Amino acid sequence: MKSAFQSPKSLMPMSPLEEIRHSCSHVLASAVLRLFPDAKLDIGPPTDTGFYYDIDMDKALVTDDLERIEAEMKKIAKENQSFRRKEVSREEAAQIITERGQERYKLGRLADIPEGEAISFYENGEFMDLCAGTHVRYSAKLKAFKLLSIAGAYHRGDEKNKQLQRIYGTAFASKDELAEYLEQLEQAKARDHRKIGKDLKLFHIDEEVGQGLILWTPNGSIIRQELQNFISGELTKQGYQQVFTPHIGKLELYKTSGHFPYYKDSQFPPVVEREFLERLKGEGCTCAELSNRVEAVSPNLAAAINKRTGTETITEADTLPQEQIVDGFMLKPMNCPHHIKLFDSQPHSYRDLPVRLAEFGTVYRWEQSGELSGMTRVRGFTQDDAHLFCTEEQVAEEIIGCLTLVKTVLTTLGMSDYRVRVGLRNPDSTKYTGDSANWDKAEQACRDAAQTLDVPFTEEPGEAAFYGPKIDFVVKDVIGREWQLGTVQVDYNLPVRFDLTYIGADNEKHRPVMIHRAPFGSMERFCGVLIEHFGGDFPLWLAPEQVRVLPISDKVMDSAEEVLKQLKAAGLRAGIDTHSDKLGAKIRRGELDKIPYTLVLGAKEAEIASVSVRSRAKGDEGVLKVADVITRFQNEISTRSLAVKSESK
RNA sequence: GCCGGCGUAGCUCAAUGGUAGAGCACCUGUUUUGUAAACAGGCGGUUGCGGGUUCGAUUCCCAUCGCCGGCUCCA
Repeated sequence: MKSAFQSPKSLMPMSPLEEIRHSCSHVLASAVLRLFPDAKLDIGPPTDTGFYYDIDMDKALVTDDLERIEAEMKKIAKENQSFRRKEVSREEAAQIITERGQERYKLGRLADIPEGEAISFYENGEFMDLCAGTHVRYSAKLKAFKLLSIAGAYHRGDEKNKQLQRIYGTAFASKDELAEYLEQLEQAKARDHRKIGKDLKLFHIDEEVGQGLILWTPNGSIIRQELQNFISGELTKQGYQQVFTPHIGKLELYKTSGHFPYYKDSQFPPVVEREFLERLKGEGCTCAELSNRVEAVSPNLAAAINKRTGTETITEADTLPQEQIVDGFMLKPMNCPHHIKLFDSQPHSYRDLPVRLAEFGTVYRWEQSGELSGMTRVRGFTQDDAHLFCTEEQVAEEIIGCLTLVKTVLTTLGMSDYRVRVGLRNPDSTKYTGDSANWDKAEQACRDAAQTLDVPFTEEPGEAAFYGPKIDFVVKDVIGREWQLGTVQVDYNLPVRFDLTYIGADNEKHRPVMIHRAPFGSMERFCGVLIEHFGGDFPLWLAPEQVRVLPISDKVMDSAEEVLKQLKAAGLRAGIDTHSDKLGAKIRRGELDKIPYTLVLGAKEAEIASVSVRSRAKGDEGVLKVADVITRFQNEISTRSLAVKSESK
């Protein structure tokens, strides 16, 4: 959470809309204090889409309270209070805060203001709040606002702190704009992949199978399979080799890679052999002991890793004697250790590099239950993963190759609304593995590669993986949440931890550099975002049912079945509507099912081996020979044309 | 995991402290249809699951599972 006081930008005047929203949050706070005088205020900034205020009070707010608070806000707006700025000394500020009984959070916020910076309050009516500003002059300017929701939010964004009640609202300069925004929110709901996924039967999540575990229906599987075929073709062109590896691996593998210690809380619990458990039971082993013995590293492994990394990566406290270690298996949280083992199963010459191992690899992560969401945040997902093993000199070119691949994917699908993030390490954190010289090299390589992208990017400290920096492609879903899709990560560290080598031209052993990359990221998340991107109107090559024959009456049913046969023989995913309905009803059904093309067939078309083509995008396109229609569709598919994407997008 | 809300038929939603209802979908029949909904009938629910209060609970209470919005997290 950024305090309004921490950012130097906040000293600049706000935009008119920000002023309105910021003022609304003050009016919100004043309304809350009128209704609940004991409320303790934290902060209330404007946001991209509105404003909020974080408030601490004993009573849990409910939706009905929002109406009361909003009514009180409207009263305050009508009172036409003026917003007045008042600059004070630090001591006076503390005094004002204390007099108003708001010391619980506001004194801390006051302490955040750097020495030498102005300390100001804004006063409207009986309300007064520590605030850098700026605000509208009169509360009557606030005539289009609405409270939207209540949520919990930790004080200062830290889950160790108390959770406050956050009231979200939105505000605009005019009622029309507000209404338009609310309408947009409604429309966004209609594009939500969870709704479309249900309507078009693309995927299913079943309570009994488990939360966050996607069951791909036949329809959804077609889309996924087409995407995989597409990317597989690109991989072949770019010199990748496809591999398959199992869904589990031994715990020790992940102790070596570092995944287990770094992310043990976000992994499915280890699988320990039944016989082992029986024996431990016989020994009277407690859960706590078992847990320690599962997590501990053997002295041999610790020594090996520490030797490779040249530092005390694994401390003595993390080890237990070999005979006490309980090994087991883990559902793989990443594919890299398996690919590393494949790479390392053979000696490599510098002439072999780069080695590019690709796999649609399914991984499992124990995401917190409250974080799960449709297909975009799940507990089991398949990455279109690959690991490149290359020489130091090849790194730059290989990263660029990966970025090109990501761009190809996004361009093919018409996805242009993304941002690029270069994730760097957070200098204050200790979660990273490896030495800082390698990190510097890797970070610079990412920056340089991002430069070549021709797309604006931001550098964000703290967004790196624990083993290396990365370049992420980030998109927003319909409700404005950001998701990382494609990613390219440079890794100097896992080759060290696994002691990977290749023989160089000098006949000496050298350390390869690894690049992790996934253009889609995860098939699940990507498909979720893709469903929303197309609003369910998939281009022909992706549509589960590409074309549907609509016989006008039962009299032409035989001819319709014949056309269907021809379409299927041509490799098209075709269906037929045999309902005893009028044409209008069949067309409507086709539209609701978002079929790219429907082929109307009546007596006159049947006579001349033709159909009347209706496209989802353009409607009636006239009568064409069946053979010509097939050629047209095949062409549209092979070029992965976006032509039938609905024009409203 | 935390805060708040929600859970009724395949889907969208009604209703009530007294044995649950509509539209769509599905099935059957009639209709044989020309570019976004023909008509009629039928099938369909232990109201998420488990307790409690009550003569009686789908409704009230508790617990649990799941979903939604947000927070935290995200290799």
